[in-house]
Amino acid sequence: MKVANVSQAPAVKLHVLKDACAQCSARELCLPLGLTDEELQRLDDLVGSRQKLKRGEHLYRYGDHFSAIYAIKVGFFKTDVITEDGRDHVTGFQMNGEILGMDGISGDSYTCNAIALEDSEVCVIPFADLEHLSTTVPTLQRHFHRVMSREIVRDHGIMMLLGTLRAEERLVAFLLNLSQRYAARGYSPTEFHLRATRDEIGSYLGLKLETVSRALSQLQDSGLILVQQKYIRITALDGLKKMLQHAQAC
Amino acid sequence: MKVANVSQAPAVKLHVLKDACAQCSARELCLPLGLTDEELQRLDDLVGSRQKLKRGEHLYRYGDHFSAIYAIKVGFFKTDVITEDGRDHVTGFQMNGEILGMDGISGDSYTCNAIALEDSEVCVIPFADLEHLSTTVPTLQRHFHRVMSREIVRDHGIMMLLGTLRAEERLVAFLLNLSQRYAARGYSPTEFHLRATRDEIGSYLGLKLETVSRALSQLQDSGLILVQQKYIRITALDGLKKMLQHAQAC
DNA sequence: CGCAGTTTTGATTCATCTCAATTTGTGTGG
DNA sequence: CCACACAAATTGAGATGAATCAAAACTGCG
Repeated sequence: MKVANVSQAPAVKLHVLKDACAQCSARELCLPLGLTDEELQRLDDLVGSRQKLKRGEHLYRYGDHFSAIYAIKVGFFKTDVITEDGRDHVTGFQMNGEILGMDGISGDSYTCNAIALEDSEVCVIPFADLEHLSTTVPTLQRHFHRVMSREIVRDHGIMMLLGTLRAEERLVAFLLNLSQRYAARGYSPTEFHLRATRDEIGSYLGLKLETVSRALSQLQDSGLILVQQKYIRITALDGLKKMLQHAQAC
Repeated sequence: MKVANVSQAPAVKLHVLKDACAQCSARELCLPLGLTDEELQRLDDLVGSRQKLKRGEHLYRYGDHFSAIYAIKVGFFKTDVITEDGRDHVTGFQMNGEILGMDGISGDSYTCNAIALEDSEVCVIPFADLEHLSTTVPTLQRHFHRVMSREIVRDHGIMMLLGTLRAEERLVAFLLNLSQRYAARGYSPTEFHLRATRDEIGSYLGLKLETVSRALSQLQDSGLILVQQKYIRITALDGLKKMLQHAQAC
């Protein structure tokens, strides 16, 4: 069931513009980085619509026809892939200012599911338009390439994590990554709510949910963090970082 | 009438053109897919040079300034990332017709090492030129985006593998992947040489080299494959595929 | 031919999974 | 607003798959 809560219409453009790219709080993290006002304006025009999603709703599903990428304005998503035999694996968590849907470019259909983990809003960026516009706005083209490349680099980091770290270390890496991303958005780097369940985190980290729970308890017992369900408070950021430095060194 | 008239090309170009994109055996897999002859010619001009590497040599290293991506003409590579404390992790194996270096786009320097596992040759594609050319050749732009996207999708597959499969299943997935890629290049899908050591394969799959060796032996004992050091012969392709279907189902 | 690096194989240990029971939290409807 | 049902999280005990440690066999190269 695809949600089509799409704000639309040329006639309504004016008030749409009001919270469009030019003023979006995510603009430093999203596509438009470094554009001139005029270029930004053209990007505004490009972004066809906004779309709101309630918690649990799919932004797109595996196999859906690809025609757009999405910039998250507000909210939190997960992407996962599912195999024939029903196993699934979370490939990432995305937050505001990040781009979703680039997996769909290669085969004209999405290769994973994107699901909102809280009420969210995204900008719909028709991909054909983006490609077209980027032929005349070099800055945009370059930035888009960087965004895609960053996704590749990030995935390499996760592969590394999955391939070489032990359970507790994976959790630490995960928490530090969230911390850093929240910090980049002006939120507290030491205090946040996990939007994902233990099961989803486990899937992402290649662990069972019980192992995630145990690892969190261990970190709490070590005095590094404070856990209250989904609420996390990092009480020793340096301590966490040290855990990754010395990982496996011993 | 595939190749642009050679007699029109500048004198120096002649010998370069001979093994350039227009006639490269990798052209279907590389960037130029679907270009017109004239566009292909312009891509030929774009590819600044070829570069040969002996086994064990680095194509680029972590931290090197990024200015080009590379199309593998012949050979076999691995990419790996290394952490401060010395652990390393193989993030991929690349063969002819595939692109290396896209990890460098995001930060203007490469984020991993690319190392030839056999004597190899690559085409150097200056990235600024590629971006520039792709503004006037939409087919090229689109194809490049597909190539990057495919890399992302592939990485998701590996994350899935690392997160959900057991040792033997990972090996099977790895062998099937190689098989399929060799098949796509017109080589035998059931008979090939591993270019990587057990240690490198293990790093890629998140396993220790002993485990890789054991898993290979097990698969051989099951009559699915034949192993002689680096030489692999798949004797029951369907059997291997079934192993992945039923993975974890039981 | 011999040496170094690679691979195979075995015995043991250890981390994570699995199974299971309990607690805590959340949302719904009376 | 409370009670109930259901989902999520914690914790424990035992099973298991992969890591580790160790030794032997094989390969290729000088």
